[in-house]
Amino acid sequence: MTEQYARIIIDISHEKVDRTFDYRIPERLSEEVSVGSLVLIPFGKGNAMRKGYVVGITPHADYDKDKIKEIAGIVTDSVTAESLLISLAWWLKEQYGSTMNQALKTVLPVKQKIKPKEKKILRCLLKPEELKKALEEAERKNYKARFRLFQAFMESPMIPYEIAVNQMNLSSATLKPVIEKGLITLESEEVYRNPITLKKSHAQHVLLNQEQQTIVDAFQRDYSENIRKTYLIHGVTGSGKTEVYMELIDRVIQEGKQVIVLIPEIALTYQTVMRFYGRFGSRVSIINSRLSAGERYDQFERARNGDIDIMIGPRSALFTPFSRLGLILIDEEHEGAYKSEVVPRYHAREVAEKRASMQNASLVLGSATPSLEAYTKALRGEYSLFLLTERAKKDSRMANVWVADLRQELKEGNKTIFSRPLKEKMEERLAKKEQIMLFINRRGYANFVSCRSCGDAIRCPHCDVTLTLHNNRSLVCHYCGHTIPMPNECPSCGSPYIANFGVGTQKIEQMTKKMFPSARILRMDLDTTKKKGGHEEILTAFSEGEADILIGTQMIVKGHDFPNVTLVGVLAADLSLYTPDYRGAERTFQLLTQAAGRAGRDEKPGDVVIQTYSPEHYAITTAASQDYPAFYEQEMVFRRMMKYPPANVLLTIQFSSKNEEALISASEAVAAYVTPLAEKEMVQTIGPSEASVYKINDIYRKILYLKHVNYDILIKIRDQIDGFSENRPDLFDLVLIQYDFS
DNA sequence: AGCACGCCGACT
DNA sequence: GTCGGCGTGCTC
Repeated sequence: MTEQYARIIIDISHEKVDRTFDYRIPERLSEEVSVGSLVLIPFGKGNAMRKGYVVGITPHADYDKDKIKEIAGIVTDSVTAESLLISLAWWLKEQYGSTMNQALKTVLPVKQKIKPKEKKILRCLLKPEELKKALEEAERKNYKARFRLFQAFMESPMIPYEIAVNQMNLSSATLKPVIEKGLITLESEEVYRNPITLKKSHAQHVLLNQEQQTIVDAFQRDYSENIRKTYLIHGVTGSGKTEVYMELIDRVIQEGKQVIVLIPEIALTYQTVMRFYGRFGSRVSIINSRLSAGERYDQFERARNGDIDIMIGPRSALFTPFSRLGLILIDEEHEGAYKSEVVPRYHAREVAEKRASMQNASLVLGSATPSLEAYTKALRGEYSLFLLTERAKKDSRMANVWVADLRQELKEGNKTIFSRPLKEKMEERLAKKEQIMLFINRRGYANFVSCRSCGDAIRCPHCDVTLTLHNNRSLVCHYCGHTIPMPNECPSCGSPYIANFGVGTQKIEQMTKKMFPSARILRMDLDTTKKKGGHEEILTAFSEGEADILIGTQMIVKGHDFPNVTLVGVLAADLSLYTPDYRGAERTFQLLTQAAGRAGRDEKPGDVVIQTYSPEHYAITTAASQDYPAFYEQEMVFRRMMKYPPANVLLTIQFSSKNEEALISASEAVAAYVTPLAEKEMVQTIGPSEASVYKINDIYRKILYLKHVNYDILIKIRDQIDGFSENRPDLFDLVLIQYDFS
C-alpha cells in the first residue's frame, strides 16, 4: 500500500492557523483515520500536541516530504456531541457541496481568542514604589513594550491577558521574562459571564383546547413508545401553537432530554423570549445575531456542559452541542430565513431531520402556511400532520377578507393607491379610534412589468416566471435568458398603461397623509428601523396607541399582537406575486395569510382588504378564503407542470468571476460537459443565463439550472462537474462555482 | 497560540 | 562587540 497523507485543520480556533496542514498517516492508524476523524498531532516548533480534524486524505502531499510529521493518535474520548457534529459536517459537505473546512465552520462554534471558560489575567506583584522604579527603568532603557505594560499597571493591578496581547500589542516574548523574574504573574480566573438570572419557573400550565390537547397526547404516546418522527403542525394564525410547543418541550425535558427551538430571527421578539423564560427559567438559553461571539460561545459551552436543556435561536442554533437531544422544534417552518445564504447552503429543516435521526430525537415543524415541501411530505405520510383550526383566544374569530380589484378602480377613474372599499373602511376605523395596518409586500428587486388595465404581468413563454426589466429597454428571463424588447402596450389587452411595478414606503406615507390629514401615521421600513432597537420601538409605540396607522413591509406582520388593530390593508398583492422566480405565488399566499392574521386578535372583529390587479389569481382567492389545501393543490399543479420544487429537485449552479470572458467560457464548458450526462439520466438543463443581478461589486454571475425528480442523480452530476472543473484549472482558475439545491 | 529568528539600540 | 528586548513570520 502506498503512503497516505491526511489534510488536517488544527482546531479551528484561530484565524492564523485557519487552513489545512498535511500529516503522514502511520501504518498502525491507516484503518482508523478517515475524513472527519478527530486526531492528535504534533504542531509547531515545540511539537506541542494539538487536536485536529481530518478534512481530506490524499496519496500526494503538496509539501516537502521531509518536513511532514506523523499523526500521533486518534482522539477517542471526545465529547459525543462534538464527534456527532463533525459527522454532521461531513453530511453537510456531501449533501450541499462545500469543502470540509466550510462545513466544519458551520457546525462548530468558532472559538474567539482566549478560551472563555478560564480567562487569563496578568497581575502585578510589585508595590507601588517598586512599580514606579520599574517603570522609570523601562523608560530609561527604552524597553518600549515593557514600559507600556508597567504604565498599564499604574492604572490597575490586573490586566486581562487578552487586552495585553491585542490592544497593548505585547507578545509572549515580552511577557515571559517579566513573569520569570517574578514581577508579575499570569493566572487564570473563572469568569462568570452572564448566566441568565431570572425568576424560577412558575409552571403556569395553560389549559389547552381540544385540538391542542390532541397533538400533545399523540406526541406523548409516540414519545413514550420510543417512536421518533417528524410532525407538522398546521395551525392558523393565533391558534396557540406556542402553548403546544411548551407542552411538548416540557414532556421531553422531563425525560432528561434536551431541546432545540428554531425561530426566524425577525420573530424573536421580547414577548416570545419572556414566555420561554417564564415557563422554563434558567434552563433556557437564547442566542441571536446581536450576541457577541464570546457570549454565543459561552451559550454553546453551557449547552455542552449540560447546564441548560433548551436552546432557542435562529438556524445556527441547530448546531448546539447537546448530547442528549430529544426534540428539535422549528417554528414558522416555511420561513426563507431557514435557508443558509452562504456555503454550505443548507436548509435547516433538512439538517434538523438528519440531526434528529442521528440522535434519536423527534422533529416538530409548525406553521400557519406550511412550505410546499413540508406539506407534500405530510400528505405522503412521511410526516404526521396535525391541524389547529380555531383561534385559541376566546371570542376571537378569523378576519373577514375583501378583495378589491384595482383594474376596476382605474376603469372608474380612481387613480389613488386606495381602493374605495379600503378608503371607506379606513375612515370608519379612524372615526372609531381603532387602529389600521397598511402592508406593502414588496421584496427585493421587483422589477417586473405589468398592465394596470388587465393586471397581467409579462412572462417568459418557456418558464412561466415574470420577465425582468433591464435598463428600461428590454425584458429578460432569469431562468433561460429569453429576451424581448420592452413593449409599448400590453401584449394581452393592448392598453398603454404598462409600467414597472414598485412603490416605496415613503411615497405611500405621503399619499396616506394627503388622504387622511388628521391621522397619526407611523412608518416602519429599513430606514426607520436602522438604528438599534428601532424595530421594537416603533412596534411598542404603535401597540400603545401612539398612532392610528402603521405602514410597513413584511416586518410588521410578524410576532406582535395588536388587540386594537381591526383593519389590515394590503396595498398591492401583486408585488410579491410576480417576482421573477417560481415561488411568487407561495410567498404571496404566506404574506397575505399572515397579514390577515394580524386583524382582530381580540374580541373586536377584524377586516382585511387585499388590493390587487389579479383578483382571480388562485394565490389571492385562496388566501382570501383562508383555504390552504386549495392553494396547495393549485400551486402543485403549476410546480409539477413546470418541474419546479418540490415536484422536482432543482440544482442551481452559480458561476461567478471578475473576468467576464473566463465566466462565459467556464459556464459554457460546464454546460457542454453536462449535456450528454443529463441526457443519459433524463435531467433537464436550463441555461447558462445571467443571474438576476448580473454584476455585483464587479463580479459577474451566471446560472445553470438542472432539474430532476431524484436528488441523488443530481448529486452525482454535481460531483462529476466538480471533478471536471478540478481537472481543468485553465478554464476554472478565475471562476467560482457554487451549488444550491432546492 | 507559541516559538524562534533577526533586527536594533544600549551597555561593558 | 555582545546582550537582550521587540516585532514578525511560521507552524505540515
